[in-house]
Amino acid sequence: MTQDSKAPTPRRSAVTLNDIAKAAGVSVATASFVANGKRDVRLTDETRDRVQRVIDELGYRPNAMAKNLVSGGSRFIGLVADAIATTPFAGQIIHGAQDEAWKHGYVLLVANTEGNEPAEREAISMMLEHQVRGILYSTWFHRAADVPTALRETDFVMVNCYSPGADSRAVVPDEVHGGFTATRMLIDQGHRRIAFINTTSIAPARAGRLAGYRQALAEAGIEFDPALVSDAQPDQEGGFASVDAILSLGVTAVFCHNDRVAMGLYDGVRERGRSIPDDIAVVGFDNQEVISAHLRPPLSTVQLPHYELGAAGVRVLLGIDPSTPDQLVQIMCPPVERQSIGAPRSI
Amino acid sequence: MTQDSKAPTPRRSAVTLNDIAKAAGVSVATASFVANGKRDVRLTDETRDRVQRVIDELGYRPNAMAKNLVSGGSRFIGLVADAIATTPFAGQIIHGAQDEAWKHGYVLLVANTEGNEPAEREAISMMLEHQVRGILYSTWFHRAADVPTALRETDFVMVNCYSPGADSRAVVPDEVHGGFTATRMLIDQGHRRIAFINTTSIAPARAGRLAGYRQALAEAGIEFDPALVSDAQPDQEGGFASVDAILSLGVTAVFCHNDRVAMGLYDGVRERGRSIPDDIAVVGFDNQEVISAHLRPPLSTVQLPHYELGAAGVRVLLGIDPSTPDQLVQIMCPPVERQSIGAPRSI
DNA sequence: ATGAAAGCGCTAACAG
DNA sequence: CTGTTAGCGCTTTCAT
Repeated sequence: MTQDSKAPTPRRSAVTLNDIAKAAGVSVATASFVANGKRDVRLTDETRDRVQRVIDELGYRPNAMAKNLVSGGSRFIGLVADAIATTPFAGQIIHGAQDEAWKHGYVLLVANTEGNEPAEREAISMMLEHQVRGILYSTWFHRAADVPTALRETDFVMVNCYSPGADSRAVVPDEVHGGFTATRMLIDQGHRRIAFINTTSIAPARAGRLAGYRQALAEAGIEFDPALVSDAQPDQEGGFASVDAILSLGVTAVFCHNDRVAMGLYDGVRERGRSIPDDIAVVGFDNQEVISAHLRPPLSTVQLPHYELGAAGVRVLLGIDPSTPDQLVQIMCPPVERQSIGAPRSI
Repeated sequence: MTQDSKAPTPRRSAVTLNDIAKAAGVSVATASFVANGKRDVRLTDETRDRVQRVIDELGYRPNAMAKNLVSGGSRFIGLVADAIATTPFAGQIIHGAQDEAWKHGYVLLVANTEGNEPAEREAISMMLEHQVRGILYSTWFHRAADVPTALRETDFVMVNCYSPGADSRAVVPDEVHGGFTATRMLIDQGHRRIAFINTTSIAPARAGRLAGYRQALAEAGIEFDPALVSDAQPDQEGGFASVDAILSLGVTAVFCHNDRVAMGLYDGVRERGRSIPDDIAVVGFDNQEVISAHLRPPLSTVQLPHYELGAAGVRVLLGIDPSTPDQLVQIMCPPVERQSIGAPRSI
């Protein structure tokens, strides 16, 4: 962050409390009282009205800087993200955080760091200097992350990431339950032989969703068959490349690591002359709407709760949602039913 | 925005300039000088070092609130968006704005309004109270928009929207040139009979891209044939629904209003047993990467420059990029070549 | 019922 | 070379 040499144009709000006081013929103290609607102070209705009228006429706006200075704190919550751009997801985290912050009278200060350490330090520093109430540290995909030391100078919560044993609060998606839900959607329609295209990337999503898959199988009394799970590159290309393997498994349904993989799978399945959901049912993960809602047929999937992650983040930051250090708060991944799941052929 | 009754936890930065001064045995003024690295003030190196050491040891952090109060301005730039969530695009605008703001020592204050008027007023109000340097007012798709009156209390620029005759500065994508570029990509490969699936939605994108299409045709000496342009719902479904019509046109290439339409078209074309780009070339618009980069074949398209829109927005706000009221600054939409365009069959 | 005054943390003259 | 002082706009006792 290079400070430009030229100072910011002084935009002093033309009218101050002092102006109001003068114009209304009262003291600043009195002006302050009515400006803040302090009802516990005794003022004549006459005075109150007169001052209020002046406030309206002059278009007075309180100076937040001054208020914050005297109160010693601010109404800011910082959000540092490692990749606002790379994905549609980060936007949802911001959105959720912003809505929830707003609800409690706070404003979001955002900083993008692109995973760049110095940028990150500077961002946190700047937030600290602005006396933020606390900081949300977020990543665009669920993963373990280190806690930048500067963060410890204020309250903070990790969002969509966590740091084991670092005495930090974190809110993350419940991958296990998500995997469970996806698999259940298939089982509920009568499927018993279900393939799982997992990801080659090493991340909580990989282990978690697999665990959920196995859990759902177990609960339904279906024996786990390792031959049915494979790893693929977590995108369309990975899904497409898996088609033949999947089709040769004699399976009636597939659980795809994410919607993009499902999209690739759709292509391949169609090319082999098979149809979804009649020949094979598929369920995705993420609920990346631009894709899932518009595939043919629309893809049933499980939602990665980014909005909720952001919102829950500020809630635990503000102490509204309880949470203790090193205990992850897990956010559910709800099912999104569309049309890619039917009953298995044989039924 | 409901202010919680409980005040924000006072997070006064433990150590102030005063503390530094006391600890170093100098006056606050001196402390201030070295803290700000003012080189034009003459201090003994000894003093400077001593104070600096104290600053480091105590972990002093300047209080931005106080600085801003005295300077009468702040280092904030506000960004109000009508839909951070609905689309991956808004994220890019934020990203661009944040990067550029940061570059000039400014910080982004973001507010999402979901198109809700009261929320919008409150957001602007809050920004004004924080003495923002200015406000970026942005929309998630390019359109005309009214200027909220409160905006006029500060510098502002419209981003991805504009308000004709409202004495406002605006930065928008150059739709005409974008349409021109897309069409040119096709023409350059030898196509002469090119269909255009436009959108049913009324927006600058519709008229602009059509104009660009015609312009490219004209420039290449190809006569415009109204029969080749149609309107479709601007998504996968719209594209898919257009397939038969397009295929019956005897055309060798199609320009789709956006990538989603192209995706729908891909599906239909494949179903009819035709192939892209061999039987028909296609070009999209937007460069929505999750889709365009992963279609089979990857889609050649034209990029909607959201990042640049955000960045340019702060540049005109800060007066770095010149701009006069009511003169739109147009941002180019660059071509993104992938593999959906080949030479026409007959050549 | 209202006003005077102190002070939040910092900067910028102006003295010495 | 360095310290004193006067605010920035606002809140909040404490007097009156």
